[in-house]
Amino acid sequence: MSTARRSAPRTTTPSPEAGVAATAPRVTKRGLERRDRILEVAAEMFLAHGYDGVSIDDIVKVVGGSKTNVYSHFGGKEGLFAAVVEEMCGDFLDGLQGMEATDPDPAAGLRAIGRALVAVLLEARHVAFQRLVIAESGRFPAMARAWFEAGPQRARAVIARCIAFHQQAGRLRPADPARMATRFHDMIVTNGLYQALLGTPPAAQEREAAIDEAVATLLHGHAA
Amino acid sequence: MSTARRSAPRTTTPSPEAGVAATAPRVTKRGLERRDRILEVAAEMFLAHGYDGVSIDDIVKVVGGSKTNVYSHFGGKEGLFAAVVEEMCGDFLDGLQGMEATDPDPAAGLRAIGRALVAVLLEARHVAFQRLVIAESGRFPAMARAWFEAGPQRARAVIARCIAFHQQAGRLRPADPARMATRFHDMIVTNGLYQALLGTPPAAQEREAAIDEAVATLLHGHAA
DNA sequence: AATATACCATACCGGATGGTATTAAAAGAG
DNA sequence: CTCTTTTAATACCATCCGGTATGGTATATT
Repeated sequence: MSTARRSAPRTTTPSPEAGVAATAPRVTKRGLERRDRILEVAAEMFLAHGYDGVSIDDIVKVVGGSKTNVYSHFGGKEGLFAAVVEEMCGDFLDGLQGMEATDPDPAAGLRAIGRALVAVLLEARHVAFQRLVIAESGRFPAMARAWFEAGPQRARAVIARCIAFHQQAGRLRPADPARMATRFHDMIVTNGLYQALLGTPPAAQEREAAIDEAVATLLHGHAA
Repeated sequence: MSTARRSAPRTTTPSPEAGVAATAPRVTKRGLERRDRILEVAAEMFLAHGYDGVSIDDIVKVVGGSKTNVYSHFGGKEGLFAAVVEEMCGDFLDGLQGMEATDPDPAAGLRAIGRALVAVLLEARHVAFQRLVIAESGRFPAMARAWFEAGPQRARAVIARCIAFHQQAGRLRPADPARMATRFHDMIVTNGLYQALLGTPPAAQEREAAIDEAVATLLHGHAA
């Protein structure tokens, strides 16, 4: 089912008398360190080789320690994978969150957000993450949903705030900022991400040009 | 490796004296039918369960016949997969190819192309195909490249032709039609495809709205 | 110090996988 | 009809996988 995310990871001892909460698992510093190290290694290996491309034994071989420990922390391979993705989801866009639109020129603000966003999304690590999430979106639908909210949707929210700011200042025509943000986000991100997924990420110059075009299109269109 | 795509599929008999082309494989009607049937079944199963989710035995169990035959036709699992994807690449956009822009209103032409394109790309079969290609783009880079050319690039070319037509009529400002087509294509396709990959494809009304917005943005922008 | 728990190392299990070998039946070519 | 090649059926191989069992060690709480 893959939905038992936080419920009962410690499956080794089924708790003698089920009824008295059965001794909460002991949390120690070493234990958390071990857990984090497993997550860390598993993340790198899943990113590099995909879900089916990595076995638990592969991970244990690198982490050290024993297989039992992986199972007691995460319940199994699916639990480990879910934990890995959950932790990575938020990491990429953290730097974007604080961006405020203060420049009176809408083009400048949109360009700044666009540059920051594209720079992060085209990092090799994020490209691998994107591939992983899409690849397993069928097997782990909840995970895919969570990624979408923590990734594209959050980026779009930042853009939407910028758009709303300029609308209130009368520099953009009134319209749903969230929907406008979606169009802008997609113009900026999609092609570069495709290229990167294919192994040929766009050069810096091409990235800039694409952002400039998207800004110009969003603001002025191409009608004669 | 995985580059010996068309070279030597018939690997069973290594040909006694390597020098006289060693009896070209006999091509019969039944043989081709068998081959096509394998491709057909393999395509459906790969789409449904992914590359690692389907074993050769699974495929043989459905197709009938024997494993040996799969290996003599395709050389192995990777060869079979490559053949499957290669054949599917072109199928989706065939209906789009002939679209000609004759309407004097640019918005009408772009909307028509957009509707046709989105309708195809959001079909469950294409969504599964997209997921499959992205998932295996790391393991099969050449396949991913071929998909990109036969898919997004071809769709963009159709859009670009429409744009160029209206530019020459003076209804759109001069600019690189291919690059404009990329922005428009990405605005139209990306979000809907994401939603579909997550299992919640957009309703018809939402699809229409997104296309209309993209057309309006491309033509007029949102500046006050 | 004693006890409970987390961790380590390793062996093991049932099952599945890609791929090969062998032998027999079917079908095309002359 | 005969000979050659393709297809079928099946058994087989080596390997790997997720997961469990076991038995012993480190660590933290009491």
